[in-house]
Amino acid sequence: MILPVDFYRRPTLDVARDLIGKVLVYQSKSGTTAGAIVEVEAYIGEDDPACHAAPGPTVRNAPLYGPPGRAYVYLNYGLHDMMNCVTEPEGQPAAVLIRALEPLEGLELMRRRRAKAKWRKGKPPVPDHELCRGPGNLCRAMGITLEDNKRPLQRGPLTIHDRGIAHPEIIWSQRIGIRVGTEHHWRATVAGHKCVSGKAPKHLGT
DNA sequence: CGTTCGATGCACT
DNA sequence: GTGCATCGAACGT
Repeated sequence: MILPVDFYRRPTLDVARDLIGKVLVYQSKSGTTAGAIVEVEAYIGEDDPACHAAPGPTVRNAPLYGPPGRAYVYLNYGLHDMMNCVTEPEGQPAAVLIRALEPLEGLELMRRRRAKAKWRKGKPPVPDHELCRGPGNLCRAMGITLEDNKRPLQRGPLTIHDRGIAHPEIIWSQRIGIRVGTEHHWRATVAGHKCVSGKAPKHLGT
């Protein structure tokens, strides 16, 4: 079942939590890829200094102020596309950044796409659990680009589905890779999952 | 282990 | 001109 707009028109932390275990699907000319979401971060409002809405409305962050249930894709460090889901009622700028997936379908296509990166030339193939590890890597593996910015997530090529995957153990920890707003624990990860990026947040049992 | 740093494009001031 | 919601390699301890 494809997640409806109402799923996204809710408090961003609830959406972030509920996106864990949902399946991101991208249908491209070269084939379909899909992966289960295992890591997300919430960016909430103009008062969140790490949120792109912090400076107020601009050309770039316009999608954050638009309707929920759409993609907000932007280019970071001139190299990496980042994919977010816009949340909250329209006019309240907030989004959930998709940071990592467990690859489910189209792994061969993912490997080919990852291998195309200049810094990957002449290196061994990317291991399966690293194909979609990290926001930049995941977009490259899935084929998500700036072209997908503002796209509704209820119809192709970019959709998010509930396939009934349950992840009882979710850990909330500090967002990573940012220089401000680190006080908020707005990063949700599946406990102990191999595909989660960065240092594994600590959890009971390991 | 840890930290530093280059690649690379564009919105923003 | 500055500074990134990164990645991965190259160093230092």
